[in-house]
Amino acid sequence: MEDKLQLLRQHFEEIVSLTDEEWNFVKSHFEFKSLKKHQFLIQVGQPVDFEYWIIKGLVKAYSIDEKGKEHILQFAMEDYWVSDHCAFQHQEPGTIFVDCLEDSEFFCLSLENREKICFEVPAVANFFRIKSNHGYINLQQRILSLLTMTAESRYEYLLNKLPKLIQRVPKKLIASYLGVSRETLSRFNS
Amino acid sequence: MEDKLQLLRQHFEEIVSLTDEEWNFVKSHFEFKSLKKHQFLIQVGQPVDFEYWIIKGLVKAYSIDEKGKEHILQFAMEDYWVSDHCAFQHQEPGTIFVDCLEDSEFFCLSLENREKICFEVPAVANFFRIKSNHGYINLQQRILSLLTMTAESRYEYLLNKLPKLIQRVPKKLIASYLGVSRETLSRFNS
DNA sequence: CTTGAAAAGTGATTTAGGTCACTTTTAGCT
DNA sequence: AGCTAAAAGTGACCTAAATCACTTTTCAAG
Repeated sequence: MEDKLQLLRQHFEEIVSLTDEEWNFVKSHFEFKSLKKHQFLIQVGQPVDFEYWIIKGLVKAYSIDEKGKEHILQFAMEDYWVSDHCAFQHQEPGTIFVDCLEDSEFFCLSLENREKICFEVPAVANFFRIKSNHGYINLQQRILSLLTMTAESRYEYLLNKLPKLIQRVPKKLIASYLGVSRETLSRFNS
Repeated sequence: MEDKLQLLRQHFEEIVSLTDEEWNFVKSHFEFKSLKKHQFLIQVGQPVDFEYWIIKGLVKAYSIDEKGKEHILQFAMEDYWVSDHCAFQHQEPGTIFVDCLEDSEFFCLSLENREKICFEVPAVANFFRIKSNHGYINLQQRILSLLTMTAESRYEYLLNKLPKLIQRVPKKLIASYLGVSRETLSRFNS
């Protein structure tokens, strides 16, 4: 477990510095969790008690519309954070599903603990501030891509940006992430 | 000016508490700026020296595609923050335009000053962390709406969520925000 | 008030992408 | 290795929304 916590520490220290003392305080606020492929991290209607840092594995966050169609909000793998941020923040029942596309391991942080370490250790507040800012920027770019680009160029763009992801994820899920039908995506390669 | 700074302080104190001493330190890092309708706050290719808190007025943030079509990333009015966050964060030339739909006033915060007050005053780091988190949640919901809803229901949703905005902004801009053509939007009301 | 420009509405046509139905390929399991 | 199920590919057809061209309405500035 220490080696896994060490990865998390490195993740923090890519952005801010922590003393050993601070880190020992911080790390005590995380819980470990491990799930197999197809198991759920978050489900619609269930409490969302944590946000998750992914030690290893791959998950998808998605919602299901009235017609039963899946719409993928996010893929998240090693070194990513994932949750139903909205439900988590407001401590409300989940509004999306998150499940594992591969066997995965997580460090779990509750809202209470997050606020605790943020207000206790300013560097942690800055860490999450900067992380959250990067996330915001990424989402803005995704919105722009949805507004300005055709389905095909969004696909090319993703191929460039996250080539690794494409290899780990079935194309029908990529299609659902891009907002395009499986069949249409399949006609792009050609 | 003091009354305007007081509004900004209230904006911070909706989320975190600041001592008078902290506030005096924080406020000294903002600059005031005033623009008329149609003037630009940010332009593609120009340096993005600040992020802006809007004291009063209304702006649109948008990009222009190869065909000259405008795609609106965000409307921002009183009490909102706006910038080209991506360019600002990386201190690169602007990638979007931001201009005023009404005469507007801003408090401007440079990257250097933002980092300074965040690392000097932990409450400020927490303020921006929490704000940024809210922003992230909003963008996630917008992405979901783009993936799951038809143009028409996105419009109805916006009518509900920001009725004030619709009254202040020409419909063709609303169309461009929703990712739909002006003509199509015009056929919805009926 | 008047007038010119921007905004909004509307019909006709086109098109990107969706849907449906079916086949082929690939990948896990025992 | 063999079998099942999921994934991917493909053709035919359909539809929501884009585009183009034009008219009507609204609004702001002299």
